[in-house]
Amino acid sequence: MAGKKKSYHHKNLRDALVEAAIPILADDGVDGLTLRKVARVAGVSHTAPYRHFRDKAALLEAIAAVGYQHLTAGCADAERAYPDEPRRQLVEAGMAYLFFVVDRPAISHLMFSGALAGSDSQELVQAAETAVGSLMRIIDNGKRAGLYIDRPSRQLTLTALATVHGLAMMIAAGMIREPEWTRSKLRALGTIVSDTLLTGLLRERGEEREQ
Amino acid sequence: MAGKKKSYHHKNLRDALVEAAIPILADDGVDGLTLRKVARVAGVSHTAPYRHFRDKAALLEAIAAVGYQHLTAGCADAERAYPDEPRRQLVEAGMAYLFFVVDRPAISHLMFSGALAGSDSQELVQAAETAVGSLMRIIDNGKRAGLYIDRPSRQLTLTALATVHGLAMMIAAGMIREPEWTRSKLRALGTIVSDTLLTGLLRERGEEREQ
DNA sequence: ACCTGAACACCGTTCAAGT
DNA sequence: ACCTGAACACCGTTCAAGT
Repeated sequence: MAGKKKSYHHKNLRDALVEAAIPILADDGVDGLTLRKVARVAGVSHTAPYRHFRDKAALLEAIAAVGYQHLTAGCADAERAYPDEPRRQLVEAGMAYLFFVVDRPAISHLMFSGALAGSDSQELVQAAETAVGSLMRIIDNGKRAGLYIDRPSRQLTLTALATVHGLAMMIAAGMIREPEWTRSKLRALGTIVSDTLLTGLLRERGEEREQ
Repeated sequence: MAGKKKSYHHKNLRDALVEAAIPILADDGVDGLTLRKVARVAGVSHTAPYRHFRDKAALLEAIAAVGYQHLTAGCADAERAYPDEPRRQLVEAGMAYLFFVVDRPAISHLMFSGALAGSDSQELVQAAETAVGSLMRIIDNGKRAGLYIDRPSRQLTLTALATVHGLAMMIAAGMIREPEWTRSKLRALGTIVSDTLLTGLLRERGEEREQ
């Protein structure tokens, strides 16, 4: 993917470090990701990263932001692939989410573990908000088509996102175990859960809210 | 909470180490939890834990198992508190889940980050299964009362659990931000999401499943 | 402005040795 | 059987110094 360059000068070292970190993260996991290793792969001394990142956490934040961009892209793809089927857009965006987490457990771990919860990195917060916004777009498409119940988009988005995110996290954390999470197994499970979410748990639809 | 004892001999060191680890985890976070620190607090040398835990991961697994026991207890409490209201049992069990994650972010981080996903610790796997089982009991109570749609309990449980877990994780990971997550804010958000989950997203209930 | 090398305080883990 | 102390290879981070 990238050739070996002898040295990174000027200002591209920051990007080069993020680039170098991603395969290390995939191979060695989040605990195996080391500032010194990243620097070695990028071909600089182990103190050079400190010119571009305040500390290790700042590098991790930059990597996590890239992860959110992938989720955003997954929503955009689903929207484009099924232009007039907003329900399907939602389901496929959810499947893409599932696939992402299972395919890239290490970066998911980094993004969602809570280790970066205290971060106020503008880059990271904005990437996360953009991802949520791209799902809300899909919900809005459905709303325009009269697909969903009459609740604020944010509320519907939050519930749908919580469900798919929770399912993905449960798989990633090993709360639901399978010898191997093949694509078809993920699809089957995703279909069951999204069906139940869309239809609702209650047998009879009562008052809009009670207590 | 515990007096200082000069030395742990015999076989209670294992439990003492888990006990010692929990407040360290709460104070210093999962990255700040160090085998050497735990040993110091327990009053033994930093190599003593290796008599009782294969490595650091094994200690973390034992701590995570304790976390699952708390979730199980939360379900049991909700069941006991509202004996003839299975819907309320479900909602309150969900609230307890939310409170747990917000109150104890570090142990939640440990339990759900995926770092322990590869573990085949019998203790941990069983504690997690028990927790899921205790939620399924609550779903079964509702099924017996004719509350839910006619789907397998496991399917309903999975969807409900995914939703509450996902919401909790999104809060813990900072995907949903609030200056402070007070109990009433958590209740408001939990109510909105559980309402939507129970009622379903779709305006019209169509075929049970389509594609 | 950007990078290096030595240095510091800390890890997880192993191993010979003690009781 | 259970614990200790020294040792090893590794971290993140700081800082004076080089270009």
